[in-house]
Amino acid sequence: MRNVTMCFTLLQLPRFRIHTSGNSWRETFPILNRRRRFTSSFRVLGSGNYGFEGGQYRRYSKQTITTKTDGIEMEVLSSKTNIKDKILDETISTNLNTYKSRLTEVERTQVFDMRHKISENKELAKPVTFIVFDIETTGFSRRDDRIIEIALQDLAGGKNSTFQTLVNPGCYVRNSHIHGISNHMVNKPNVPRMQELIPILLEYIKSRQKPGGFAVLIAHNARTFDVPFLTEEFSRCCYEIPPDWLFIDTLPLAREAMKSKGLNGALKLSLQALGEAYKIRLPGSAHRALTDVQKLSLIFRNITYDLKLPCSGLIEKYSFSDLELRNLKKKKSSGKT
DNA sequence: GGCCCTCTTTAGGGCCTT
Repeated sequence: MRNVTMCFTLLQLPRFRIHTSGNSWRETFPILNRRRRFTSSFRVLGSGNYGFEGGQYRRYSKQTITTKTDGIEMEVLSSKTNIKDKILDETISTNLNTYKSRLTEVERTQVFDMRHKISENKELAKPVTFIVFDIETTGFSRRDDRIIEIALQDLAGGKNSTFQTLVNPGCYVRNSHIHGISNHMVNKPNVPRMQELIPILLEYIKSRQKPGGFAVLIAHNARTFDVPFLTEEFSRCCYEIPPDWLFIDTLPLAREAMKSKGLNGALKLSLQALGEAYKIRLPGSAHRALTDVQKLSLIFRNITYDLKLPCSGLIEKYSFSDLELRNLKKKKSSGKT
């Protein structure tokens, strides 16, 4: 079987202010150690402990390897005691069964019900996990282009709060001048394809969620670009976006924030412009997924502070599901015909 | 492609994402 080497960059960051009960629950991320298909590597800033909540901790030893994807020597954690494949296979098959099957109407309805309940009871917003994400792609067309890099950051911070990997698009990368990701960096067998990455992604986000809680994925221009692109990739791989995922687009949030400052129309709303407006300077290349995620995380914190938005307000006013987007698109399409 | 703004709404230009 094909051996795939991946680089998951895990950074330890301060807890985010609007997340009131973050870090209260974490489970391990066993799928990353699945030996049969993936050899995963990690970069962790922090201690070498990572494990189950409830006392079932597994100690990892540090070792240094060179990743095959970027050639940068980095510290990694490797488990001395591997998790049994039996458990891993059960975890994986459960997720595949859950997300590959068509969502039931009950599951779809739960998304809307949950948001209404949050509007009535703000306490229900507490178990929500806010995750900023960004994708780099081969272009703007979700039909013709493909994802080549994805990064996520759980705003609750803590161990393993950041996830980043290159993605093999299976097609030529013609816009390397934008992000610096070249064809030879991603079009090779040791970089995972979306089909292989989606179960890992699902498991990672699940590992960050709290029991019964929603994951709220945040991106800049999410409504028009990131979410439709991600949905299209999921669909191509016969997956659906889980019903307990909601999305927030920071573009309208930024517009509101600028209005509140009396800068309506006076300021551009690109990630770069917002970074400059909030005086955010980070090392790393712009248009790389992880750099943009880290920048957006700080911008998002500033925007929510400016707008004085609590979790419940964010969810009520600004969140949407992929189903709502698709229904809106269908409605518009039918309106045109 | 979708959203916002305006020199608008029976429209069109600009911005945002790679």
